[in-house]
Amino acid sequence: MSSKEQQVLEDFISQNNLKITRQRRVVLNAFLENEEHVSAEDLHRIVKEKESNIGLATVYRTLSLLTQSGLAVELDFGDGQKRYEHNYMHSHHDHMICTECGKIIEFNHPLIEKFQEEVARRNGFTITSHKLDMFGLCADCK
Amino acid sequence: MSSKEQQVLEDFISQNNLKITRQRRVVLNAFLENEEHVSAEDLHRIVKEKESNIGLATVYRTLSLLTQSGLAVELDFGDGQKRYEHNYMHSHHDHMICTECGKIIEFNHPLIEKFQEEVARRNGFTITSHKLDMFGLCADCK
DNA sequence: GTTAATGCAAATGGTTTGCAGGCAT
DNA sequence: ATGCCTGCAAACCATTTGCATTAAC
Repeated sequence: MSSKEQQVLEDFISQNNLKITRQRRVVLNAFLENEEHVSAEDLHRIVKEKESNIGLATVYRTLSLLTQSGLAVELDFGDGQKRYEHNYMHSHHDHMICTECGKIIEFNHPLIEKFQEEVARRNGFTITSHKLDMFGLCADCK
Repeated sequence: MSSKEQQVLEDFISQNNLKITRQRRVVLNAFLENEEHVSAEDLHRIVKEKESNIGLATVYRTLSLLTQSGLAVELDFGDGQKRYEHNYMHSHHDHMICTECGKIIEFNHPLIEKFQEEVARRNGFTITSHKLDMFGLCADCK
């Protein structure tokens, strides 16, 4: 399997004099094949089903590579562990997090973005990134 | 000194069969007198200038009390440590965080709030809380 | 063959907890 | 006197790092 994502990772790896290893392929594929917004431990659990002795440290190190190469984005919902979401050809969006079942709904509202820019400009502030998280109950949980 | 905030804390304390101690007063006052958005270590440093052997654990425990009693709000900007901001008679707002100097500008934009509600409704989602953080450079740092 | 990557275990750093003595009620 | 609170040190837990070995190049 040689997805576009695999190409992106391999390009990044060769541009930095790094090496393509079996473990990195396994972690990347597990990341791509599974649901968005996994934590490192989630991925480690998934990956160990195929390849029993991949270390947690390797998963962390690979996630860091995926983040640097632009394939993944680190999310922090303030619950003490980071999640990673897919980022390849995946445009900016914000999150609604169901505090009951953990479901994450992505959304984007162009006017919200526009007003953010406006508030920033009014304060002489230059935005480099932003995040909007809404916590509450999804339709299934209320 | 017997501010309204002190009253709020003491009410909370007596309603829960807890005790008013010298340390709790010192931490509360340091929290109130100092700039918003302190971390626990910040507060501990400040507090130790007045009262040299207050333990960090006490600061954490008191901050937890302040949060439960509604005087403080926990913030997590994803940099690995929590900050606490004043909450007494302090209405909802979001944050712009300067990644150069650490300055935090608070803002509120009613239309942003309104569109958040709209997006949530459209997805059958009920918001219980939300946060919007914008990272970038403040006017002084660009 | 050289150099980077791995797995493991130990280290880190912010936060929390257990405990014996101390203080508010 | 009772029982919450304190300071200290140890425990926690997600993440990172050091190191000897293994694998990519």
